[in-house]
Amino acid sequence: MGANMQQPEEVGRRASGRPLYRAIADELLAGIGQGIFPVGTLLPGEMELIHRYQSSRHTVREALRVLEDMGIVQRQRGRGTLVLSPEAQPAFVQMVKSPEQLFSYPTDSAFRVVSEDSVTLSGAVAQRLKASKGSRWTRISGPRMFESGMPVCWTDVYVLPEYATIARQLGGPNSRPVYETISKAFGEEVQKIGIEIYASSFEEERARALGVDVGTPSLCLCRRYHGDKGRVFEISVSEHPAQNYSYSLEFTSGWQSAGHWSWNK
Amino acid sequence: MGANMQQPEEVGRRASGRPLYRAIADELLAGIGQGIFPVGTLLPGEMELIHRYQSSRHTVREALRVLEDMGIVQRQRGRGTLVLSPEAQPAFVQMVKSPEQLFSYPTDSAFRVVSEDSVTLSGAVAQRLKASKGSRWTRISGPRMFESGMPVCWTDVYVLPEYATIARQLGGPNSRPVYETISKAFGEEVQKIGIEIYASSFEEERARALGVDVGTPSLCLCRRYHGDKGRVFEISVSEHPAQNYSYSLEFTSGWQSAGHWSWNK
DNA sequence: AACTCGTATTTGTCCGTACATATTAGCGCA
DNA sequence: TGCGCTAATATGTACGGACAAATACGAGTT
Repeated sequence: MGANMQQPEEVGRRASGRPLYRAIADELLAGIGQGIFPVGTLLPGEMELIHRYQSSRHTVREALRVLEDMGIVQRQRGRGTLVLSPEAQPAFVQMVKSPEQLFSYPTDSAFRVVSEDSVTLSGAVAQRLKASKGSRWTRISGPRMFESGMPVCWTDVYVLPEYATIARQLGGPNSRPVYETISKAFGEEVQKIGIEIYASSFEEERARALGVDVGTPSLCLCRRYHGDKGRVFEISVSEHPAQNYSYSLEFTSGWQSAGHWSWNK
Repeated sequence: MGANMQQPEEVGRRASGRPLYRAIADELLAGIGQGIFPVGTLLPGEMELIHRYQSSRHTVREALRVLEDMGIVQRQRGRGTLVLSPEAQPAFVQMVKSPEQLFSYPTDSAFRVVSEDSVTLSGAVAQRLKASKGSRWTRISGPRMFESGMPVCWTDVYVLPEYATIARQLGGPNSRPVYETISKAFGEEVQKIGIEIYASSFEEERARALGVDVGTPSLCLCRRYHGDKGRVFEISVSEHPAQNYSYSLEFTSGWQSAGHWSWNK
């Protein structure tokens, strides 16, 4: 078959308008879903697929790459194409270039430390922070305000007692996030961040500090920073007046990285 | 140059042991980082890269694919390769196996459709939904309750008028998400989901419907579903009583496609 | 100035080939 | 049986070509 003869039969094969490699990917996908290619087994080799679909290796590889990007198969040189999962693992992945974007604090706002004390968590607070009851933390509290005087939020930062000294480095107009300060000063490497979002309303003390009415709806964000071996080294709780603040996320259709599967290591 | 002559000089060019296409990708990446190819501009075309690196189109395309998988460039037929970001997007990545997990509606809860009407967005509502003022939508509204009778949320679902018929398929104990129903029925492929979270408090009508007090703090989630070419085909707004609901996210330090770039290890 | 249309450019799809490299299976041999 | 080597197999990398399709652009027209 000459290299220039692919068009006529080509058009015939992809009457649907879809690219051929995608059609092959779909058919393989269907086969995996129907159990024709069970999870844990190897897909037919490229050569056999070439025969089966009467196409080129390039096209077949393109189809297999689609499945690989979807996390459905894992390819390995010298071994073959392993079926990992019966169905697509559509992973909606939030792209966050840096943990800072999880805050998106306006840059023209300032955190003011009004108190720093050592606390032992009571049951209710511990449950809210998902920390163990009775554990000891250093709590740094204060409001964050725009330069204009408009309130951004009230923040309680809980850090491990050995990190209490960072309190002196906080505050001011363009201060860095606390986790970053700790990370640089003590060499903690942030491995995971858990965020919990919930609604509440302002109690009297904080309402007065931020200059809003008591009972104003509020949006609370509780962030837990995990360092080495998953140890939580910082928990921060921010309470925002509802009318000033909303939290946005964006998820793009992508696919879970196949590189995460460790079956081969 | 014959097709069988690539090996000798080939080995010479890739003395580092890494594939040629990766070396090209690395060089382009460095160029982007150094501002030689600024963000927002087009990368040199494939043909020029072929000349510059004296390689084949296949190899150049493989290199560009690496950058594309890393989210650094975006390719478009007839236009070129657009530089999106100056650096790798290392990142805190939220793993969500399926869009459903963005909801985490309890399975033992049911959505009940109480109204379905055609609306034209006023300015205020349009701003909240980030939709254009005056655009027309079909709105499907109703409460979601636990089987026990405890309220989960009130939901307003806005869909494009041509998708209005899906209202009949909604409701019931174990109904699927609306976006999924639309996706299957009309072939819409979800490409992006934007979520905005904010706090509010219940107005009288919804408070009565859910059986909570007026003024109860609430957590609102506004989800915008983008389909083909970024067109928004569904917007849903859920209002949850604060005491029953919180929203959790988890971010792990990693990269979007770790398996694709061994260049930095 | 705005609009239409044809052309040039650019990436997408698809075919062919060859050799490199990792893995596995099997064979021979101690 | 157990070890080491070889051959077969599979994917990875890289070269070549051609046509399809979407976009950008400019010439010409309205």
